[in-house]
Amino acid sequence: MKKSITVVDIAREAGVSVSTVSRVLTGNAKVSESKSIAIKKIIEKYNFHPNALARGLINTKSNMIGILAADIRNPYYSALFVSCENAALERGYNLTLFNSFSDRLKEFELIEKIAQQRVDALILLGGAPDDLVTDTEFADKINIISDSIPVLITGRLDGTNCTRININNQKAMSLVMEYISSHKHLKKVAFAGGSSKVYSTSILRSCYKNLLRQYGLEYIPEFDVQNNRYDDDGGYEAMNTILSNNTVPDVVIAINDFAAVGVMRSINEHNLRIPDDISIISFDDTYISTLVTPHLTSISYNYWAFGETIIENAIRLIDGKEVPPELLIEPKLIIRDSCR
Amino acid sequence: MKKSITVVDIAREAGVSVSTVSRVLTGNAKVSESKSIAIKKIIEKYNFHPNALARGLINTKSNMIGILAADIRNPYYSALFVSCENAALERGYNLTLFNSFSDRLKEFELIEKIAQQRVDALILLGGAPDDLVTDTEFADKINIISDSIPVLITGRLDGTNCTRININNQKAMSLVMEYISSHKHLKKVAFAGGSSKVYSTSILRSCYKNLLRQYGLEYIPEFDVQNNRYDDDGGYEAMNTILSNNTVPDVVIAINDFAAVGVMRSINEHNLRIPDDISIISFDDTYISTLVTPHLTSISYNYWAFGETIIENAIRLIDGKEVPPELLIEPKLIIRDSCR
DNA sequence: CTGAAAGCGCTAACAT
DNA sequence: ATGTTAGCGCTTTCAG
Repeated sequence: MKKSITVVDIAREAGVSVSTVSRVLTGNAKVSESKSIAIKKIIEKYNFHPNALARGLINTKSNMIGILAADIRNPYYSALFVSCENAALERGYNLTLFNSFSDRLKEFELIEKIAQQRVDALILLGGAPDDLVTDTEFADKINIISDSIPVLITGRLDGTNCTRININNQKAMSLVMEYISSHKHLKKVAFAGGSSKVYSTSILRSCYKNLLRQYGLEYIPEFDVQNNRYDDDGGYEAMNTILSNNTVPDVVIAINDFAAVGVMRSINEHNLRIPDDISIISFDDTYISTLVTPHLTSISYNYWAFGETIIENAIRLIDGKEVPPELLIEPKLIIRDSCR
Repeated sequence: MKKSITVVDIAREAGVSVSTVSRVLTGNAKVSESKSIAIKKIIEKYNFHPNALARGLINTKSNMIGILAADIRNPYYSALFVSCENAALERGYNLTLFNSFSDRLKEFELIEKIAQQRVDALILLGGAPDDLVTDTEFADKINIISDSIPVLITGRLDGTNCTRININNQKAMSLVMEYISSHKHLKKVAFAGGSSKVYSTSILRSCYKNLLRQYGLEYIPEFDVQNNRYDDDGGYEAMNTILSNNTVPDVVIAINDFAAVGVMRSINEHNLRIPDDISIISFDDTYISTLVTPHLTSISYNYWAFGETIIENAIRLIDGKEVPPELLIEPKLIIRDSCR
């Protein structure tokens, strides 16, 4: 491990002062053509890169954005992270990623850690901001952090002034219901999985009930199974519950792709066919939706634009610009093979 | 955004010098009980945290480890990342993550960027080090980087002295073959997917051939389909090719879980049953293996230990300690329902 | 045990 | 256009 070379070394070899070197590095001031070229050559020669720490120290800016995600192993978050990364890189920012696994203690701990790292902004992807009713202790913590850096979240965090970037869930459910109602044979509509304590899910569920009425479809309580789960086994259980009734639904809305997979398993085990006997629509449109057979008709979010919106606004905030309190990501329905 | 408070502020309020404050911060020297308590109280009061940038600048150490992964959306990498994160956090390090999507240009660019960020070590998860024959230009680049920080990789990078952490692929394939040979009805063994240009795959494939012979099983060239792919459609195509022959294999080894899903799709479409007609064994044991029905019998790696080994050795290297040139992660076979 | 002071590598006034 | 200098916030000799 050899000692890394500094502006002083470059300056000495070029026979100029450090500030001249700094000037060609930043491009913030004029430097004579000849010196500039000479300096660049030496920089090249030694593969020199200015120390980001020193730079960060001087303008109290690290060019790092901290991301605290619920779980990067979930394709929803990894898709979002990747698009954030892309947007950040394009704008000269790096990302440092942490996972809370939705463990409140870990969230507190990591937020502390990230703030200490002197990131320029903090982004919370899921976790505590997913709660329908805000953990006030958590909100307090965020309020302390957001005194020094902007904090952006997906979800809500009442009592804070975090910028919220959310999926337009109303729109998402309307898309689903519009599609269902346009298929006259789809009468009995079930909804499987999710938790009433989760903000986005609660929106989805209330829209589900309202729209059902609006489209003249019956709301059947037995077909609305809320079991606090978002995984395949949760979908499986929910569907088993639904199918334990006397009647079979025409279509089931699964809270996400994972739940949809479980729903499919249950349907198959009941010797029913998809989509001939039961249609399925899911949320999130992760790669899971095309991994299964039949491919899932699913609500998609344009993760690309989603991440870009998050990062773009994080940087606006870093730069001291104004940003609306909430930004909505418009969903669309991707029609595949799971609906008849 | 209020100006963040510094050691100077703390020192002033405590009526001591900054060095005393620094001493209680680092714990590297004795401070009188009374002053120490007073200082800690003030630190607490203001929720003060030393600026990581300034700290990093002074000991030329950022406590950040850079990870360049091929694609975090792949469950193999996200599982690995999460375990790396856990191990790093436990040891006082943070991770900064980048994705190359196995694009060579992007890899060059990002490596540059990471090095500039003054990470204490660089970890390459897949990408260029996956190549069976090393890209010498890439190796050159890595050699420059590894002059200043340790570089660890999964895979190989000939002509560099990177520490390699790899899965024991020989062992992995023996486990598979041992299992197959212990089932007397499993005679015709197919292998689907993967690329001969990938280091790990080439090991797997040569072991497949050797062990077949060793166990007295026939190597059938038509059953060995190499198509440079690692996704479900790749598995699907490979299996279609295999099934285009006159005979049907008893068991197919899929290069990973994704390929296995495609293999299953193909088998189903041929109206064959799993595992009654054809058994399947896959590599990687990601969550995909329990998402599908039947659950996949799969080679698993203990991602937890995998990540821990990577980080542990990265830190050993950072601390100037010796580390063996290659470390092997021992696989095991998780038996589920895809084999008869 | 404590304080003064130097300096990590860089940038941005401030001179010239 | 270029050099000199003063820090950014912290740790660490070096004195005392």
